[in-house]
Amino acid sequence: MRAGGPAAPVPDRLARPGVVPDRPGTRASRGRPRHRPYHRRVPKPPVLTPQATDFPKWYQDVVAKAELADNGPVRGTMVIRPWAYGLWEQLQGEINRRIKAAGAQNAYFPLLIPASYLQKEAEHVEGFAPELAIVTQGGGKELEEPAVIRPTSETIINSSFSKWINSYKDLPLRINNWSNVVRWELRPRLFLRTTEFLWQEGHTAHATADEARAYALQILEDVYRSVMVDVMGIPVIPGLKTRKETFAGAIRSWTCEGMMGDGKALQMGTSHELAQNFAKAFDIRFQDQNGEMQHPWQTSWGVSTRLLGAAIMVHGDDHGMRISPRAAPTQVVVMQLAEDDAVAAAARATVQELLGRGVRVELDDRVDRGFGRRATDWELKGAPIRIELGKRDIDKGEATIADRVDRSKTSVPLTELVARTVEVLDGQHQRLYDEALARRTERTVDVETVEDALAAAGNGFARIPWATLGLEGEETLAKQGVTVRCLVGADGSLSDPDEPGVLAVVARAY
RNA sequence: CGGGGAGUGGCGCAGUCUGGUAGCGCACCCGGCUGGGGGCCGGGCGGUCGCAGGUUCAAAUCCUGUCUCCCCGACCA
Repeated sequence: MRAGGPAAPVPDRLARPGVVPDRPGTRASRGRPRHRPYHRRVPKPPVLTPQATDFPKWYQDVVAKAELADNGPVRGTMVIRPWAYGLWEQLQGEINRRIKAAGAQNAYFPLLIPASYLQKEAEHVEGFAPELAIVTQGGGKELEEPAVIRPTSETIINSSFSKWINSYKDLPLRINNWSNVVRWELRPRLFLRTTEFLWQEGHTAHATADEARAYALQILEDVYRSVMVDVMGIPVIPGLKTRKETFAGAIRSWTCEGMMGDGKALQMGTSHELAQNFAKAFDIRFQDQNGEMQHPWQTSWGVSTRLLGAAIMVHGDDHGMRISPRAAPTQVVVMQLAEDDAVAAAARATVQELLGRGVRVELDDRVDRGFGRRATDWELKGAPIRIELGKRDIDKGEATIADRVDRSKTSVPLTELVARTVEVLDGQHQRLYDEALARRTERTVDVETVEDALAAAGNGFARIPWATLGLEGEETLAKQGVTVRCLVGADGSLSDPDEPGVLAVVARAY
C-alpha cells in the first residue's frame, strides 16, 4: 500500500471483479419504454470460486456500505446496526412462531454458568473448553468458583430439567431460550462467526429415543428449513452431520446447509439428538408407567445471527443486498422526490394505503439528499421495492416501481400503484429462490472418487457415495479444506449413514 | 499459533525512505443553487500522528521496546 505511491483510484462501487462501474449517466428520457432496466448493461461478473479473494472483500463491502454491522471494540464482537437488526427481528418472529407451533415454550436461563457444570459431560467440555470466556472476579473479589459465559446452555438448562422432571407426565418438556452466547473463536467474521452472537437454543426431553429423534427432525423441517426456504428464499439441504462434525455431546447432528454466492457452504442451522448423555450427566430421571426410573432422551437445536450472513451471501449482487419481502424489515420504501405539496401528499397517501394492505412500508422524504444517494442506500440495503414519486410522475398521474430483485423500473398509473406494488412484492420471493436454486444446481456435481470430489469442491458442492468416501476420504478432504457438509439419502431424504446409497455432500465452507 | 498488512481529524488515506509550519478525499456544520441514480458553488468545525522510552537544536518521520486492529489458514452457530 505504502510502497507504490498514491493508490490507484478505487471505484466507489462494490468491488466485484470484472464489473464495469455502471454510472447511470445520461439516458434519453424521451420515448423510454414503460418497463426498463435502469442500468447500463454490464458484463456478467466472472464465476467466483471459493479461492477467489474477491467474494470476502465484496461481503465486507456490503456489510459496511449497507450499514449492517460494525466491528465492536473487543476483538470479534459486533455492533448490529438497525437495518440488520430489523431483519433479525423479522426472522426471530418467523422462527418464534414456528417453535411455538411445534409445542415449545420460551424461557430464559442465566448468562453465567458455574464452570463445574461444563465439566459434567466429557465430550461437551472437551468441545467447548478452548473457546470459553471465563469470569473469575465479581464485585472486586476473586470468585470461589469461576463462572463461564455460556457458549451454549445445555448444562445450565439441564440442571433445571433435573428439578423439573420427575414423572413421565412431565414429558415431553420443550423449552426454547433466546439469548446471546460467547465463543472465543480463532477467527471471527461479521455475522458468520462472531465472538458473541444472538441465537435461539431449544432444549427438550422425551420419554423415548424415537420421540426425541422425531422431534429433532420436526424442528429441522418445520422450523429451520421452513424459515430458510419459505421466508428467506434460500434453498437448503437438510442432512446428517458425519461423526467428525457432530455437536460435542450429541449422538447425531442434523443440519441445513446452504450454498453461498461463491459456491461455498454455510451451516445455517442445526438440530441435535443428545440421547441420554446430558440426562445422565445431570441426573435427570423420570418414573415411567411401570414405575421404573429412566433417563429421558433429549434434543437441542439452534439458529443464530449467522442467518444474516447467509442472507447477504446468497442473494447479494453487485449492488448490495437483496432480501425476500417475506423477511425484509421494510418491504416498500416510498420515496418523495421533490419538496412539493402534491408530491408529499401523494407519497403519504401511498404509505397509508400500503399500510392498510398490511405492507411494511417506510416513507423516505429526505428531500435534502440527492436522489442518487437515497436510491443507492436503499439498494445496498436490499429494500425489495422502491416507489419513486416525483413531480413528473404526479403531473402525469403516474408513479415508478423499482424492483430490487431484477433492478427494473416500471411506470404505473397512480390508480394501480398499490395493487401493482403488492403484485410485484408477491412475486419476488420465488424469483430469489429460483435464482439461488439454479446456481446451486449448476454448481453441484455427482462424483465417484475423492480426487473428483476435491476438484469439484473448488466450484461448489460435490456429491459422492458415502460408502466410497468413508472416514478416510473425509480426512483426506479435510486436509485440503474440504469438508463433508452432510449425508443425505440418494433421493434427497434424511438418512442414516448405514443405509445403502447414502451420499456425502462435500464442499468448502464458511 | 503460522503467513501477510495497518495504526496520522468521525471514515478512507498521503506524508516516513531523505527529520524542519500536519495535508487530501469523504462525512459533518452554515448559505445558496439543485433535486428522475452516490449533485454543484462558496464558507467553516475538527488531529496529544497507537503507547513508552531514546537520539537530536528540532521527531508522524530515525533507534529500541510494547500494545492493538484487520486480512489469509487451523477451531466453529
